[in-house]
Amino acid sequence: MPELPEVETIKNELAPHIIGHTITGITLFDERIVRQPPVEEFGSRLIGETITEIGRRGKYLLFSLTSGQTLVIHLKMTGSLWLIPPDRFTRAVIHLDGDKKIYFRDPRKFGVMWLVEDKNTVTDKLGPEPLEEGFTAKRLSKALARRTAPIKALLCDQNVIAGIGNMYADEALFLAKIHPMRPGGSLKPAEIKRLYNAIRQVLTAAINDKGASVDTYFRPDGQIGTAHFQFRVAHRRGQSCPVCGTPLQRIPVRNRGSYFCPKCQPEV
DNA sequence: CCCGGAACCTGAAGGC
DNA sequence: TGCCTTCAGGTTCCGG
Repeated sequence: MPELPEVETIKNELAPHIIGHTITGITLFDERIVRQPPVEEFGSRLIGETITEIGRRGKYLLFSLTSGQTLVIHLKMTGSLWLIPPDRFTRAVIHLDGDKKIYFRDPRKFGVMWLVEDKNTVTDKLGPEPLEEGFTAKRLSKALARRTAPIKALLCDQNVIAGIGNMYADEALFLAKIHPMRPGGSLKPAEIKRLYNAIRQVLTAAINDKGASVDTYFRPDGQIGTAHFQFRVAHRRGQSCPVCGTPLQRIPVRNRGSYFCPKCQPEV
């Protein structure tokens, strides 16, 4: 699942290949992949545009274009962007000059694209970027204050913090020794500080490992990332806690599988 | 505003 | 072997 480290890796590895290149055509194998504007306008407004910059906000990829428009891509659960032809799950192709292509692969068809005049119309509700300076333990504390929802759900809420999903929420909560069902507002200052540090540590390490290929995440050259080999609890069904050896538990939180150590992350 | 659950989607995996 | 059910989860929508 592409979360912040995966999207960041895709951005970094795509950039040197496509910045400065001009879009010459768009192929859509399923028009539902375009959320905005109407699909008839999408291609014509993109053709002739040159990609000047690639950014990331949360899990959104932002392709800046010469006209000032932004092509926004969200890979959702199973999307990936390839510089080489993938397989039958290609849902769209962005053709560039010099015979380059960006293939949008997405088995489950959740991924979407927008072409907008102002990228903020898509990303303005997102919470802070966890790896930027504006994100502080104090800000995390304020975001969690008086919230009764499980901390796991709040970490995955893009309006609270941008970019964290199921995998890295589990990893951060394990490092911080916090039970996923704890109400957000019940965390003590020391716990918030631990959680803050854990979030930054987990995301930074995963970026260094080029993301986690637990399911359908691939890098633009088709390679996998290796961050999942460092996972302590996430997706480790049936395995034991790497710290104390207790069998890991899996419980649903907001209908999402959540892995944790019942001994290292006690309920109270 | 806050919270929780359903819906979207389809391949993979497991049960019988 | 093959059919059927369940699981996976980011985001959005909806009801309370």
